[in-house]
Amino acid sequence: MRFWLLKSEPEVFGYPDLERAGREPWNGVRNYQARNFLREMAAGDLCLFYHSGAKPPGVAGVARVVRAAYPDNLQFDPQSPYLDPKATPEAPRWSMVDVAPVQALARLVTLDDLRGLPAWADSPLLARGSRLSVLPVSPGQFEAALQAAGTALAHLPGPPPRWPFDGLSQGAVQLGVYSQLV
DNA sequence: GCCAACGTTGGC
DNA sequence: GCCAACGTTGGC
Repeated sequence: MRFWLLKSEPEVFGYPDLERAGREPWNGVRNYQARNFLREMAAGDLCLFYHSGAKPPGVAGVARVVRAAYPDNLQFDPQSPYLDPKATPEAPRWSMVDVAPVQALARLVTLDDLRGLPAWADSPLLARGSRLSVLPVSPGQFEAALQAAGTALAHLPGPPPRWPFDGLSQGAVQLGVYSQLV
């Protein structure tokens, strides 16, 4: 299992919107590096749902990938600002995954909070001028973000976790940071 | 293939 | 609202 961070402007689509929707295609990504990360995602991967352009910006919740990458519908939609005239159904250019809500964080983990976490020091998210909207997160970064929020993932299905597991620390396993993919 | 111009992102 | 950083476009 891998971990990711997805950016979204909460005024457009925030974590509460994902909870209401129950499931959402993560479409409209039009950056090749971000697209390539989408294509690396597997069902079951967990994502930090990051609110960008917010006051303050930060991680608001955890989402799960429920469908691996497939062609982004909006690239073919003449009514969409995400239309790509060079894309065809035979040769799609852009991809999306489906995500579902897992749990809201007990409190927002702000950008400033992340800057204070040693595990996050080398994240592209914190790099000056970084605009990447989909980026990988290490198990240690994921765990540190959850701990900063004081959130335990209580509702993940699956068998009891075994230690060591998925690169997470024993503390994270006790918090319930695991997936059904054993 | 270079690079200036432009549009967008996103924190502040 | 500002502006730095970045990606893309398009002329040459």
